[in-house]
Amino acid sequence: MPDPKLAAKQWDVNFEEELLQVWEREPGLYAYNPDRGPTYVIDTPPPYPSGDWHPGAVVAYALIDMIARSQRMLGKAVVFPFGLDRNGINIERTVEKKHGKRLHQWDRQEFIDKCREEITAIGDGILRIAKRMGMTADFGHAYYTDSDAYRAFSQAIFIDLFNRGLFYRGERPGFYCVACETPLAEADIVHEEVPSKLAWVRFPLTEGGEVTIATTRPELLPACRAVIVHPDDERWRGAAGKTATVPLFGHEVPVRAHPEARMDFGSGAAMICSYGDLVDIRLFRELQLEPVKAIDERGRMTAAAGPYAGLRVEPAREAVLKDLESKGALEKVQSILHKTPLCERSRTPVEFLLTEAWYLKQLEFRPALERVVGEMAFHPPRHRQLLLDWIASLTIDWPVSRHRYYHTEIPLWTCGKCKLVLVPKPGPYYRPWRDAAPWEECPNCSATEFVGETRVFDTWMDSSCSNLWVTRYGKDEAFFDENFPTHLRTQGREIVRTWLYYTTLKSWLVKGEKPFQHVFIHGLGLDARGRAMHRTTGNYLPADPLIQKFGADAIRFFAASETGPGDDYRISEDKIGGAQKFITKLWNVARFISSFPAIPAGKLKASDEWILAELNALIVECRGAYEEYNLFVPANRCREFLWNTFAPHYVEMVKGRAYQGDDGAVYGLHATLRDLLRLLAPIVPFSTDKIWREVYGGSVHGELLPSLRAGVREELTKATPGIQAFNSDTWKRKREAGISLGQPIEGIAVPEALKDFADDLKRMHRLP
RNA sequence: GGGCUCGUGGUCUAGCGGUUAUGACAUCGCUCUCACACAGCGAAGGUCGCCGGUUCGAAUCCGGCCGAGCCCA
Repeated sequence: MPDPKLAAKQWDVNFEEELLQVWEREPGLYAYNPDRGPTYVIDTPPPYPSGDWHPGAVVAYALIDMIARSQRMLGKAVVFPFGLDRNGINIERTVEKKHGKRLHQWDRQEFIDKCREEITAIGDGILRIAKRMGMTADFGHAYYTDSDAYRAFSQAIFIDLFNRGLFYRGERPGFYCVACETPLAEADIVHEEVPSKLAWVRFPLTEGGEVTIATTRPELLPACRAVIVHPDDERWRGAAGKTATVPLFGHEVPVRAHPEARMDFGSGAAMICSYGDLVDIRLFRELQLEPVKAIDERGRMTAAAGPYAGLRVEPAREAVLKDLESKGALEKVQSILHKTPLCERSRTPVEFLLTEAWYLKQLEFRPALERVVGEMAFHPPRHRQLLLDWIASLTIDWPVSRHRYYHTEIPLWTCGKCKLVLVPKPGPYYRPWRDAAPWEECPNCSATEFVGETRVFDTWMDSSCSNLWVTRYGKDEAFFDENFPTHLRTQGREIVRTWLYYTTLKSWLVKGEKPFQHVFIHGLGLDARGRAMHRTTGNYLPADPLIQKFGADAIRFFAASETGPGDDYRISEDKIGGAQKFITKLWNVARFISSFPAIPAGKLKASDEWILAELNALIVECRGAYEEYNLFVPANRCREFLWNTFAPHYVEMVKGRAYQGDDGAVYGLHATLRDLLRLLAPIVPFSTDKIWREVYGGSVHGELLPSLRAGVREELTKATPGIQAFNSDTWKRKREAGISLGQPIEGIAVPEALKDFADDLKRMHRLP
């Protein structure tokens, strides 16, 4: 056997590190180059830096990179930005915990400095892993949402929308997290089954008798303003219309019949308080009740709670229950599982408080947004519904103000005298809590004192501008016009209701158009048993050791081949190990082929044309799949082709000829390898490039995806099952006869249907 | 309670009106056959969630039910 050009006996994970350095020295390979073809912008999710990067996210970004690479190889000039979303409560909580000091106890500037220090340290970890995974994003121009430039950009868009009257200030009951001390939007809330106590509390009726209400929030008794029962509820038919006295607090409230009361929950009677949940809010409005603020922004009971004032919610609840018990007003306490709204970040139960906030109008735009969503192509299409469902379920406008520090400041000042709200010109980065107002005097009353807004934006206000940022909105009009709506948004299913929704809303408000032509939605990374992976659950597989053990290519191949587009994927070491075997197989086939010269063409025999026909079919399928962002099909089809057709059948059939220097066989081997490498390059960029460089020179990543080879008789693929069956049968008969595969065997004839392949088949099996 | 999505061997998956139901990982047995033992060959493993219907014929179409996940009440 001649010496193979691929010297190494097997694929080595360490080759990946070497290739990273090679790529580093060839920056033109992946850079945006408008001469290459039509510009193609991908809006990728800016990850939020945390301790270490969740393996599910690493896999997801690998998928996104495969899309970028495949579009590049389809001839697009790909703009593949990378950002880090560094604003937000996560890093604030990290700093709070580290120093044991709550946000509002800090000097604001000092706190901001600490956050910046901390986030910078962890952000670099993500960049390192992203590069190690072979991502080809434009790291040189990575954007940070907490940079002055990005915040100014976000503020400028706010100012524009503000001047168009799309924001308003409102004092209304809304979601509030007492741990984060800030109002929340609907998207910040998760619902979970939490073990709770359902208290049955007796309310005496003025007219005699009593009504027993069931509640999980007895501490809200002081804020109770009504009791409702269902009109059809036989149990409480007599109570409706009467007056009840609230135990412990003594005030009288009306008992009303209302369809909102759930007959099948608890006693069937419910108290209406300001505010326990959304139903309370709705009924207070409907029944025109006067709200009472029983809990304050720090999560403590107010003076309205009388003797319980100053207690936190939990202890207050216990105290109230104890007192109800001793007064004989407590009928019973049931343990139940109760769907409870929690703050997504702190996992604290959400309170409903009357607070002042800035709102962005959204409810009135729902029909338009639904239309816009209908105009975007979703991959997979079924995931469009996630966004439509979310839009349909919105009930309040978007509260965008937060009482936090490490976020983008709301760029507003208020006149100290006439209280007029003043908005500056878009452009600079404004910090109204510490900067002087950019005016000499109030345009309304000529006063010279201004009060800066101290609140900041919900972080989604910033990230919902990412598509405008990467298409250079307001900075490069020509580029923006060409690339908005942006070609592709890639993201996970879990942030459809936040990132995708808010981006759609913002873009529609800013440009009156859909933000994207295509939306690619991937599934969630779960553990091997299908559960979400959390550090706290003990099923967390850190990404770093996985990469060290299996390499980026194995993880990437796993990511592509494991599940179909949009489905969740279970991350298991077994499966990643299986992917690694595929790379070994590819390496070994390539190593064998590399021992023959790479010739431009040859005189084809039937077997050679047959494999080229199979190859054509593979190319059609893979190109089509890449065009619709499907990585699953190329990964699995290539594996199947290589492992079940090319290596065991074609390679074995033509080996003899190849050793004799037959140019048809040698050409068939090399043509197939070259195309296979290019088809696989987006998915396993390391191994394909290593092979390409050593066998053909240059980089496979400078190539385009292969095109159909003309002049090949497609009908030859019909012979494939016959060839496979004949070979399999011959192997089996040798084995049954105790003849080793290298030895001749008598009594086997090549079937008539395969007569074109007879020479190769006879040589392969040593038939007479 | 409502909506959406999904339901094929242990796990993932192909098939989408007629196949002995595909392949991969895992399991078991045999074999170093000159690219590869990180391999090859072979075996075991499935009532295609359940029940009806349409059809000569259903994993595949229709209806109902059950289960899972997500979202909303």
